[in-house]
Amino acid sequence: MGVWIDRDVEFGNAMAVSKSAGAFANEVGRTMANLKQIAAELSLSVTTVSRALKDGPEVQPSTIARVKEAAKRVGYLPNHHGRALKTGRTQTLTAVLPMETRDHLSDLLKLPLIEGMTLAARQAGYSLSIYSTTPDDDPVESVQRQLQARSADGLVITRLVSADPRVKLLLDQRMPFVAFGRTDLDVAYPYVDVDNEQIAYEATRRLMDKGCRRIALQLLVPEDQASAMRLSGYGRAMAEAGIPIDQSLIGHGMFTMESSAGWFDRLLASSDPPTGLACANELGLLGALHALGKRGLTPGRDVHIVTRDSTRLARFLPAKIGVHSVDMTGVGRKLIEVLESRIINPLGPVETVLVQGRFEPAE
Amino acid sequence: MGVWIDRDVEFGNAMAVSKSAGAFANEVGRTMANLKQIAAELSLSVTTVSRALKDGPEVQPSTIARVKEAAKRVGYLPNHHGRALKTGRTQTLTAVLPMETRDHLSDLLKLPLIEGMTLAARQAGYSLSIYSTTPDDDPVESVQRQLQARSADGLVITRLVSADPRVKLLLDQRMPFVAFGRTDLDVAYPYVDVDNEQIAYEATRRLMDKGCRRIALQLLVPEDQASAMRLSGYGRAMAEAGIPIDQSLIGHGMFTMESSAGWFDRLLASSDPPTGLACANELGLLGALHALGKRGLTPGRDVHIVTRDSTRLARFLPAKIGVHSVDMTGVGRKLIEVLESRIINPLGPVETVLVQGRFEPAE
DNA sequence: TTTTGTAATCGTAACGTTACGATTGCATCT
DNA sequence: AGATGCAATCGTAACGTTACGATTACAAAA
Repeated sequence: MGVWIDRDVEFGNAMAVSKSAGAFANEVGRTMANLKQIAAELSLSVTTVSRALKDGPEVQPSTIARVKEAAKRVGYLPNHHGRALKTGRTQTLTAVLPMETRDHLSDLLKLPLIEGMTLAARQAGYSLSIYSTTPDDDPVESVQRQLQARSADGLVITRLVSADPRVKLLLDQRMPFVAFGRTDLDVAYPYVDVDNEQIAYEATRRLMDKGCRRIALQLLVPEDQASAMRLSGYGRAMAEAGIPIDQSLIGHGMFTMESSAGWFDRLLASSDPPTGLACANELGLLGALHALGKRGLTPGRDVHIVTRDSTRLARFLPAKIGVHSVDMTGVGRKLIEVLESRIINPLGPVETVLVQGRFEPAE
Repeated sequence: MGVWIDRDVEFGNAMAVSKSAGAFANEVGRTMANLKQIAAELSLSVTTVSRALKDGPEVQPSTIARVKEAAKRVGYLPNHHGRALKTGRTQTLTAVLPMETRDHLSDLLKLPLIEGMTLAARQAGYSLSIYSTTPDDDPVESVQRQLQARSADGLVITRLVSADPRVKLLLDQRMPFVAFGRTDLDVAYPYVDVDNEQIAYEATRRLMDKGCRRIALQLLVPEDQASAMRLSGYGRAMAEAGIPIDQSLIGHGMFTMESSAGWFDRLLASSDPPTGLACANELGLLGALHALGKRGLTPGRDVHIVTRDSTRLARFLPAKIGVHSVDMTGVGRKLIEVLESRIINPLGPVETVLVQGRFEPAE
């Protein structure tokens, strides 16, 4: 079928491209227009064409117009790899995301994040690569691999822990990055985070407004920075109300529905059960509802519940639940924005963003 | 518990001080080892080093060993772009995923898919790039852009429609791809799909076993191939039971909780309300539960419900609901496997996979 | 001895892009 | 006239890799 035409004649190094046995790698790739073709067509040099396409001030406006017209006509798109090889820039951002192989549903909560990131990245002319890690993967090693592969212009890291070594590593290696979450290192680094302290504080206050004094709190892993912040906000609200903290009401490891259900069931069975519950997220809520249902208890009457609900799941359950939400798509967008400005100006001021939760009015 | 600093920030953006260290763009990139360095160090040619690293039969075994040792010692990692430029292969796969900006929760259902894909891709030595599209984007144009950018060795396309033009386009352009879903074109192409016909058939049968004759069916968009299959399975079960199909019981556009709730509420208000419901997915279920709750009706008593529950969400609700699930992580893995074999052997037999749903035993 | 064969290695030329210094042509100033 | 300045364009050399043909060295066959 295809007849291969030598496009190199003008440059003297003629070569015959033989097509053997119908099988060839990628027709698209082979027939893609490139700078050389456009240059030949317009009797210009490759250099001038290259410059014209990026509106170089050295090129005559009329030439720029001609070049752009030709580029459009032949469907020219810059070759990513040629450019990356030359410039060292890849126009790719990588998000290192831990996947919970324990429970897929908990991963679900971060899809809006991915959505926000991909869309913002696309808009900024980057493509977004997802590097998902399993609980078996060492987070530091994952970052190191990204560093070595240097296939991204910037990195998004998530799930920060106390004194997170990745932050130092990335700063040392001068790799542009942005963190979703904060750590307690004494260095400046760009991050976007949710104000979990404030959210937990307000959630606890809302439960108190309902008359609750024995308030249970669900947390994820204890090392998790977000969990630490939640605990801190909870503690602040309790201290203000003069209620001593009962450690038995604080549950760790609430990343599955099962763990949440089991934990809350045990609490309900105790001699002095909680009357209020602040959930870690929608998953924790479902587990708690399960435990309540098993005992014939009604949320909003027997136990007051407040939960994060960025997915609008809780709002749709036929149960009376207090909800607050965080615009996770917005967080994703913001992450990319910050990362982008970091790439453009690596020595500029370190940008940090703290996103507030939105509580529904207390009926 | 760690000490979390940085309590000073307000809402929105906050700028902190810049840590101005004086250095250059990307230290990592500059100091990366390459073939030339290794060659120089061992007094070999770049060619031999290149071949040695891929166990070329032309290279002496002892040389291979020396080269590999040196490569390891200096931390050599092949430069992606150099290789891609030369070979035309990128070691990147791209998944074109439509994002539902209408309702994030519905996107959530496809995270296990992403998880499966990323992990399988990593294992196979590819990185996975997510190209997410909004409802505004033209699916065909999105694929075309991917084709032109030729930055991926293979494509995953989803959400197939009748006579999907993307399949022909990709076949014509000889771009390796795999579809999640099927279309009714008379050509062979690789796909992985869920057997929605069978699932809907069995779901309907289960509702009949509960004594239901007026069975409502939720569908997504009518053009959607998955929806068409569901309708077909539903129709088969109804025909077998000799029950005429009442079009008013079939709901389209059930991709949000709101639409599901509104639709089911209207059905319940009708003169001859349904006694059974087959949900489109977990979202549709939540909407339906909402409608039931509003009317004080109980699922499993007043109305029997069967739903897809790959996320295990439905199983955890305190309500009696029949569930079936599909291993979406497995589907994701399978997609990548098929795509990979397609890339390796573009002219080999076209692989197709049909994944069955798993029903929970009918109590 | 010369020839032939073979295993191991090398050199060069691409892939498409951009950076940089060189080179035109032409108008303007001594 | 000759020199100078400037705008516009060009040529070459990379970036790191791989494909391909060429070139060794050396042993075995003639």
